[in-house]
Amino acid sequence: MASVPERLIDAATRLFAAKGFDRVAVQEIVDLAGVTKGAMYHYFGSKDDLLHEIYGSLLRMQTERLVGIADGSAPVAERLRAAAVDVVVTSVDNFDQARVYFRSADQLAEDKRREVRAERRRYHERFRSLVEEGQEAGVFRADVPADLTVHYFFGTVHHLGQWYSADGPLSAEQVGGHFADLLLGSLRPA
Amino acid sequence: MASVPERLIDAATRLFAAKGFDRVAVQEIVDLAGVTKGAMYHYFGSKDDLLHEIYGSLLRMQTERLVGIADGSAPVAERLRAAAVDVVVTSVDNFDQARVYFRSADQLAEDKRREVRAERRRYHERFRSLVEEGQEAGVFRADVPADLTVHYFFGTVHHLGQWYSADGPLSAEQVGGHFADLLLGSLRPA
Amino acid sequence: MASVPERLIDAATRLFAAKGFDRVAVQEIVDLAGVTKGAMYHYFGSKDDLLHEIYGSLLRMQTERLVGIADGSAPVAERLRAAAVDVVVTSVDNFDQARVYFRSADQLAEDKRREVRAERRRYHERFRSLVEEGQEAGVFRADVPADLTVHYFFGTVHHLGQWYSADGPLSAEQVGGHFADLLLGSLRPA
Amino acid sequence: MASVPERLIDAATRLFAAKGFDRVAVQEIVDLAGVTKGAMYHYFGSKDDLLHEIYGSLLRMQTERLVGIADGSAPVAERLRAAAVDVVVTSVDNFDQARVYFRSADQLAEDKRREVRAERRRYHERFRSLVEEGQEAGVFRADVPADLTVHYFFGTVHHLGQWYSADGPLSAEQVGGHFADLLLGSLRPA
DNA sequence: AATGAATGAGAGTTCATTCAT
DNA sequence: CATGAATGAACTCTCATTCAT
Repeated sequence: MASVPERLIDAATRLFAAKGFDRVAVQEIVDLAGVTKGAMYHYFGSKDDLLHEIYGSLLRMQTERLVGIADGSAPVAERLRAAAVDVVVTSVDNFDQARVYFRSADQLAEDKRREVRAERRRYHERFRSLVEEGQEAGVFRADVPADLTVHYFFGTVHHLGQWYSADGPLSAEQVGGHFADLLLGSLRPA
Repeated sequence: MASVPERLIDAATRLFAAKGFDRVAVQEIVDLAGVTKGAMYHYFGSKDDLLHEIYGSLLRMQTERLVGIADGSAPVAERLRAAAVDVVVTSVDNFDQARVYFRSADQLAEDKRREVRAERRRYHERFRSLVEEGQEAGVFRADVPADLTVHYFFGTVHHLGQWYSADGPLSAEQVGGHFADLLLGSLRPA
Repeated sequence: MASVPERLIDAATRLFAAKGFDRVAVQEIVDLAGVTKGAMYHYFGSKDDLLHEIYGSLLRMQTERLVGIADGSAPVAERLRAAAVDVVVTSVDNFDQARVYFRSADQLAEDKRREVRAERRRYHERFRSLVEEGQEAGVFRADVPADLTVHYFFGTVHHLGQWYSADGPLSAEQVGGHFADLLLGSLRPA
Repeated sequence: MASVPERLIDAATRLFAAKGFDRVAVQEIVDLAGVTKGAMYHYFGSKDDLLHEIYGSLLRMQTERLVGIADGSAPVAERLRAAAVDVVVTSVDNFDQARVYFRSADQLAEDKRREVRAERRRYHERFRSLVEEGQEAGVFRADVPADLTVHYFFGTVHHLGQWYSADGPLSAEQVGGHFADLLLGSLRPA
């Protein structure tokens, strides 16, 4: 059986994903994890801590993978495509974690919020610089600001949590592929 | 001075947009509106009612406009572009309402949630049928499911609430234009 | 159509009987009566007033009838029997009013409560004096205090509201007859 | 000093008996018990729970005792008399509990109400079968339905709460004895 | 390492009553 | 006569967190 902190993180992830941070009572989390409140407060300083822990790890993992992909030597279009597919696939593979992030990122207390924002900005900027690289190389259209393009695509990814279901007809790879197609398509020079 | 229900809706819209439905106390709303709780419950059955009222009106308005645009006689690409610009512009023009909708749509109690979903689906489907029309006419690529394209674009629109600011460098029309460019670009046949 | 005060009394009677005084909102009463709150407060000083009005009239009526019966010239056993049947029958004939009285008599504010108690005592005492008359005449057993006998029988009557139903197998007259049989039976000298 | 749940039950019993369930605020209960609201909701799910707990225990106790008495081997008239005395005596010995039961039994929410009704029916039926046993044996009059006789007697018992006082001239045993005399007397064959 | 009783502040909601019109 | 908007106090219940054990 998993360790107590792991069980707590798992329980919290599932509940936050399903109902949203503010709608989940600490009591529900510890019940689902099969421990008591005292145990939770032994390992985590607060309910906020739990939230922070949850998407901190996803966010760090995705950032690492993005860097690995973006720093590669393939043509920029291929790297952008791979990055786009990857963020979709890892979000779906860790769907509960991702949904928590998509819906509850703003509910952290100030200090942790800053931390998350900084990480998120790193991700955004690395992604944007890929777009810019393509624009400078002349393979992507340059009449739409790269920043806007990144917002455009990330909105799409964040929205996954609202409609995607593992039981649906499309696998994560298929959705990622289609979304990458649309992104690359929209960047073709006119 | 505006009527009491209007003042309540305004206050609730501002607060829900800023902090999220669950983080706003009824007391804050009535304080900002300058009335008492009793007055609020005279006009609205619950805090939920207030929420429902807020984005119900935006959603209905956007649906109406979409239908007006989509039923026109212009070429399908032009109609889709106009619809895309319109949803961005009306979301920004009613930004607080839109942000409430983007972040709190799921927090309604069951019965009202169904109502909102039905309306949202209507919007989604009218938009999708525009994409399909273009696919059938051969002016849009058909290798990406229309449904997915619509999710793709709406994610983008929903995400506006997370980064757009009226103080930023881009007007609603500019953002709408760029987003429409990207959407139309991504739909060009390969 | 009945007058406004009458409609209010009727509505209140029905609702108080069904749910108990404290569980009925003034709003429900005026809705059922088809008037507004202002109208109610025009005719009645308070919700308490309505309650008082309701069983005041039943109580007065039953007291009058008791006096009429008890002051007759028939043998005391016949008069007691008639009185016993009468209180059952009039309670069932005005069942909602009676139920309000049975369950909500104690919920009045102090001054009206005193008034009701005084009337109730009058009833109790006239009934008791009938029992005593029979005891002195030697036709009723005297080893049980008359006072206790009256409590005994009135408990029975008050309890009607908890189980009697007009849809049941027994008419008011039948129940009254049986109860009178039991009362008279219990008073037979040993 | 008694445990917190016990103190809460005691406080609630006293207050419900004196003022009726709906007229007692949770705040009053916890103040009288010397604890906070949070503590109360730690032990009891709701105000209703408290009510249920209070007369649940009395009702179960009385049912057990009734069964013990009724299943004995004494002549049926003696067993009925003992049962009648017992319900009066135990009601007076636990007078606050009994008064809560007599006046507030109907104020429970649906599910608990059903439970209480079932227990009450068990009591009623065991008592009725005693009456029927005597009727079949020919020692009790059979021209009054046994069911009605039971309602008749229980009305009497329920009414105790409205007039009996420990400071009065009669002990619980005396009242029980007189009531039993009246009941047995009324059942003598004509 | 872990318990779970207890806190205390605040949540949303209800409601009898008042009063300007 | 009658309206219905508005009040304000009280209501039941929730919950993250603490702390003695």
